[in-house]
Amino acid sequence: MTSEPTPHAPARNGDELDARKAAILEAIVTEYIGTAQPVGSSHVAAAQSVTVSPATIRSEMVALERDGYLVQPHTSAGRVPTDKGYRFFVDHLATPGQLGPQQREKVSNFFTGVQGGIEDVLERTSSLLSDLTSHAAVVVGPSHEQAPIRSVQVVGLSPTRALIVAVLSDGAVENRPLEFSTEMDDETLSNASAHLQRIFSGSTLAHVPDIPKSGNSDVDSICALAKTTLSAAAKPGDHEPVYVGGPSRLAGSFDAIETVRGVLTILEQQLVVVSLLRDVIERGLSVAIGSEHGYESLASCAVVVAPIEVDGQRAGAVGLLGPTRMDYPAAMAAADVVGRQLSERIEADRGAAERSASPGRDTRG
Amino acid sequence: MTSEPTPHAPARNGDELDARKAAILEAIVTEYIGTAQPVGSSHVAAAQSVTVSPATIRSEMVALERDGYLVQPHTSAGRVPTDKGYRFFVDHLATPGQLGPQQREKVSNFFTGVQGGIEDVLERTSSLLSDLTSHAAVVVGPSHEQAPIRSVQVVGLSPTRALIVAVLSDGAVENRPLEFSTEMDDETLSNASAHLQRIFSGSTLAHVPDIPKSGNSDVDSICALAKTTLSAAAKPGDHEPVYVGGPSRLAGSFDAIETVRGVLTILEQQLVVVSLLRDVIERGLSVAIGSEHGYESLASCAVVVAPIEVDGQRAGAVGLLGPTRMDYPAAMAAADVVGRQLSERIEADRGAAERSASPGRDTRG
DNA sequence: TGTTGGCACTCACTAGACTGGAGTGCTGAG
DNA sequence: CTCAGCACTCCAGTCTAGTGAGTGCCAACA
Repeated sequence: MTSEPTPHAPARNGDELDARKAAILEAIVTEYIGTAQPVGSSHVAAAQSVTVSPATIRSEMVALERDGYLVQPHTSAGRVPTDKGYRFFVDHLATPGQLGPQQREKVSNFFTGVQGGIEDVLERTSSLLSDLTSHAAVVVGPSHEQAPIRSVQVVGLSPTRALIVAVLSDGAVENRPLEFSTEMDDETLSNASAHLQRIFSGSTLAHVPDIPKSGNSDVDSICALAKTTLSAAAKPGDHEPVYVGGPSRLAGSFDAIETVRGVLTILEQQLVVVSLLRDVIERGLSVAIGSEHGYESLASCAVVVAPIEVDGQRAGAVGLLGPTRMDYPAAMAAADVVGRQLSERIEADRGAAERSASPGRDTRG
Repeated sequence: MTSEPTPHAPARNGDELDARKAAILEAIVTEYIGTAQPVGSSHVAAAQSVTVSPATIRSEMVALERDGYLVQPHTSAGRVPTDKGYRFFVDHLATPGQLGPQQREKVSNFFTGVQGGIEDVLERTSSLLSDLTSHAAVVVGPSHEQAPIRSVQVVGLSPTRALIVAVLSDGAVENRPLEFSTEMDDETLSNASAHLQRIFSGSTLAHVPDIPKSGNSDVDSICALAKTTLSAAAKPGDHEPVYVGGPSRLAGSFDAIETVRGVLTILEQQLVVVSLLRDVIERGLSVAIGSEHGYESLASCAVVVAPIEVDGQRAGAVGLLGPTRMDYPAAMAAADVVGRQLSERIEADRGAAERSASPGRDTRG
């Protein structure tokens, strides 16, 4: 009963467990993930990796519980892993998962067959990922702030209304309506288009340059409006490239309806989703379990993330959202493969774009 | 016990109820909507519109149950309205709802303040509607098939890749990637752009015209590719303009988690949502209750719909999805107001476009 | 000394019995 | 036709075992 560590407990620093404890923890996590039932000592004893008797296991379990890897829902119940237990499992025990053959095929079919703009690809990727794992999936695409503008055009819709359409080099298209206080004829719009095209191409939405006077006040006012409108378009939080796939899966993952509601609510807030994934990735993690991410309503969720990397740069992420008792190896494998493939896909597109004809030239010369 | 209608039962055709029965039914529906508890005769008697004793009410209730307006969850429980009961309530009893003052203000603030492209407006409208009613909301925008093309442009991204961007007169922008088998220089792309622009503008995505030879085989192949790509973009089911607002509300509306799951699954299928709303509107209804719409998993849902009408034409719909025991007057009022305002908004935009400079002219002349 | 079988104990879960109460259907009187 | 009265029904909640999975502890053992 002294507060001093017993000599035969080499691992008190919380990040190491002796082999037997680890095996027991692994067995418990694995079983609990499968059955969702608290795991008793005799079930653990049935695991191949564990060769000791239930009694011994029990005494190990009290140690694991003392150290915070397990909890008992109530006395005389089996043990359930804590967030810390899952964390240890993910970090030290989980054998890297593999996609099944039919899953592999789904992925490769998808990436060879998918067509459409980048938005479409991202959206469908989220469905794919949800499909592969039976969890809700999230895809955050590359932000458009940094992509160079490839083409700008002002298309008139009425004498006082027009649409400004900017094509970015990553294939994204941003469009915003413009409203003029005076009527503009087509020629003015055309001149403004050409002027904007010259000034803007090559720069990014985050840093659209100032516009030199053109000599025509109408053109100048259109251009000024265009500049503010386009800058506003890059402002974060408004229209992040976030795609949620298979939210209905959540209803199957939790039995408490308020939990489902809470998670759905989070998923409705694009900005929150973006920062959640970014936070996890920036902490260098691929999994955030329970309370590790700060969101109260996600306390019973685990988030599995894989980055999208284009030319060595972060360019978004793919993620999975499920209960903490999820099949981490499978989820991580799926997220990893899909993230990688998606990265390649985007990289191929963008790389091609960057290597192409000198930037800043309009296709219309 | 004869099968002949008793002389004092004038209403046997199922579409008429005498005043007292109607008052009783109304009281039951109203109370049940509020409490979610089966309503007993004494509760009905407490309603202002009903002046008879519980005993009398009971005998009326057996008649209402016989005619299918009510059910008893079990003997010795109160009554619960059936779909037919709700239907009668909606058709004959519900006093047209009014938006509260703060709701009105929300709506008007929204429509005066909202800016952005049509997609943004629709998306946010779905959030607004969900917000107003605390139900999941759906907005189906005008299909792009019929809108005349205002501008077509091919923007090169790499020597073998380009983006075709079509601006429609309703302000929508469609973009698809093009992949060439041989490298194309900017001038070819520019020529193709101009050629497409001449041929396509004024026509619709649903009926893009054939393209006459230009004399340059590269240009011709780009144009051919552009034609197939744009036609494919209009194909329904792929990218319907559907926006779902506040799906998390569903989790608050139902207590059976499988119900939530089923409804969410439906909402994930854009095509299903579109046809659901269209079906309801085409049958001339504004409300579809329970099994009235054909979808099994929506059996415990009611759908409240209001059309979007532009220049007298159907141009989509706004809808609400909630439990059958929802506040129909409020929901109908909200859908109605929002649908009307949205119609006006779109009409204003489009009308302006149609009255503007002669169609088919490029802003670049 | 660590491991193990044995054992008493705990406690959620289930089934059955009981009860209170809300609500019904029926009936006979006004 | 209406309605008060009454007997009846049946859900929902509470209580009471009884069961079984699982634990903690202990003494014996290798």
